[in-house]
Amino acid sequence: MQEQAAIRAVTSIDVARLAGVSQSAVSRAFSPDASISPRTKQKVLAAAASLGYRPNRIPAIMLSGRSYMVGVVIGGLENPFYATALERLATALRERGLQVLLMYVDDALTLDSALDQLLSYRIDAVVTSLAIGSKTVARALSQLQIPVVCFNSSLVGPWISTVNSNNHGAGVAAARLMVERCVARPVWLAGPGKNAASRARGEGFCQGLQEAGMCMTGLTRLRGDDTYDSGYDAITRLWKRGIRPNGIFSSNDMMACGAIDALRERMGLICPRDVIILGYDNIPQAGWRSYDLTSFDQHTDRMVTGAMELLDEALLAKDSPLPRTHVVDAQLIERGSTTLPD
Amino acid sequence: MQEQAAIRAVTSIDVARLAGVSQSAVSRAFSPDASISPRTKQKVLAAAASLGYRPNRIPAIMLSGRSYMVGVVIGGLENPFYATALERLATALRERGLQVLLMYVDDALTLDSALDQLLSYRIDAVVTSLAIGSKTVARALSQLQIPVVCFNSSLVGPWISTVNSNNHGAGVAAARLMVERCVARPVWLAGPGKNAASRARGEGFCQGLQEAGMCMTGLTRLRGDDTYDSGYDAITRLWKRGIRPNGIFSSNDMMACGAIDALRERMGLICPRDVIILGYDNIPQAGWRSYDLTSFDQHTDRMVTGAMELLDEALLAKDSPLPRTHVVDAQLIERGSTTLPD
DNA sequence: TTGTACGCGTTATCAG
DNA sequence: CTGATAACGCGTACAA
Repeated sequence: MQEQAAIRAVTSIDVARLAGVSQSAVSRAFSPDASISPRTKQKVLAAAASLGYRPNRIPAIMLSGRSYMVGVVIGGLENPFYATALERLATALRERGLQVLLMYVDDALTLDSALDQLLSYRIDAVVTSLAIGSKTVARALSQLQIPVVCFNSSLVGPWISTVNSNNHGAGVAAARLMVERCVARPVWLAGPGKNAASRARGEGFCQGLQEAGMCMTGLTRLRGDDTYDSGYDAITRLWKRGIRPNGIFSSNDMMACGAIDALRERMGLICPRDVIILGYDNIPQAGWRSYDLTSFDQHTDRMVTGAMELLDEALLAKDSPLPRTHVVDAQLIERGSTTLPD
Repeated sequence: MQEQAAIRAVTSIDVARLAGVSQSAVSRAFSPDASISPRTKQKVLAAAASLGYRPNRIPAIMLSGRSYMVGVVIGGLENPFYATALERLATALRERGLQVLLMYVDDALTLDSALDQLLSYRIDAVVTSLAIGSKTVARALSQLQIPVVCFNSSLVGPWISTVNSNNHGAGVAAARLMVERCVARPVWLAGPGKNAASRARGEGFCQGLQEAGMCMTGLTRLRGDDTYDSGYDAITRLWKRGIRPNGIFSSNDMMACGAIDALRERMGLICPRDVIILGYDNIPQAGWRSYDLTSFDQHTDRMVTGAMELLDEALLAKDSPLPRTHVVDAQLIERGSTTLPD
């Protein structure tokens, strides 16, 4: 925070003076559908250009109560999936004339003070892809009294809408594929317990296996933290326990990549010859030749579109908008990691 | 853009009324070093809490001319390096009490209108990691009349400061390592021509090879666009030309990963047995076991710290600040892709 | 220490 | 179509 001798910016008054018109005329020249004669508009625009004037939106925020800024709360950018999500989100918001006030959050701890700062800028809404879903966070978000749109979260409460990937359905589909491939020793590689999406994927997977008549005692459950290393380590633990899996469903692609490498280096198991693997997110690395990983694509585009619809709806609502949920089916992208051996 | 029945927010007037004090007292209660009695402050804070009042920074922007928002212009988030850079940048800015107004830019074309929108929010400065460096962009940024801090760009002009990785030095170091490993058929895998950082790396590499007495006719140059696929394709072209390299320096890690996979799949060349490879950026995937890629780490932390220093300096300057440049040495992280065969 | 009054730059309203 | 005027919510001299 520095003190600064603010260089006085060019104002509409300056332009008005130069153009020989009133301040209102200047305002009208920059308002899309204001009633102004072409000649006046021309004069104003010329004067504005010569002075380097740009309309200042700050006073407009005071008057309208709308800042056209949306707080985007995000974390885990080291996961390419979230990086892509942010990219799409930022683009979609800009296309709607909304600015992105970014709040990067490592852990839930910093969230509270972060939100406070955001709020003082009078953002119109919050969009978040935070995977965490504690009651505390939900309450904090509800208290903002502005629309909140979540990605893949289990947060519920007034003002909060959600766009979810069909995590449960994808889990079931993964189970069916395992059964079809005659996987006798399946493994579920879970993400952090507080990640609602991961839980739903795991539940769907179990349900799918059970529906196929598989006994749950045959299912090995491992836990990671959504990182490559944690996937590698989880498989290493399996190796030490002397378990050789022949089918793995990983809660995300990064862990799946770690698993593939550990299977090869630790156990000498080659994918898909000895073990088939499915991931989630369809990150670019899943398509890299060394991994060639079958994965569920969340269709980030559709999820972002869904989020924008929920956002529009919430912004139009006069009062606390109805909490709504939008579910997008994930699409199985089959690659080499689940190819049947000849 | 929606019309909205703005729910009138709680203002300092409301708090003042409830607390039975003046509006200025409320203002003082929220100003760190204002002269106010503990008792009054207490009363105000209690009233504020009960009403859910939060100071509104928007009017403060009008009064001070400072918004404490910084425009962050970034692109290429599909490259984990930029995702990390954004993460660090956002964190560093927040620690300084600066908000991030994010502008995601795919190509230079959208930059102009994007900057216009940012400017109307009266941002205090711009930080950008755009790899492009055209004169047009430089002029556009200079015209903003606010401090601009660039990452790895060759942009020069009034108001513009730059933090660069020592791209040229790293190129020289890469060449030395090649020579040391007796690489007879080196390959330079360049990024897009308009990427100044890539050019500097290539120039350093050539210079280093020449200094070691190598004839430049022995150097094969390939061009990619910084993506995995372009690295894969470049090596495929090499294969079709019947060239078998034994040392590759890639302008970034993603292309290097593509190269490693193409070398194996197309030519049956194994790294480092048949060919050694160096990348740049030290992205997480460089450490993944399937690639195990030696890479130059740009020390994003130090670059961000450097950027913050330049930013502070520029914000303190009363007038157009002096253009400055800060260079951070890259660190060679040696992994398996350059290990000497036994 | 506290309250009053003014101003920041723009848009909306109203009269001309 | 155009110009004058009020109003947005807060910070800050100034007076008490």
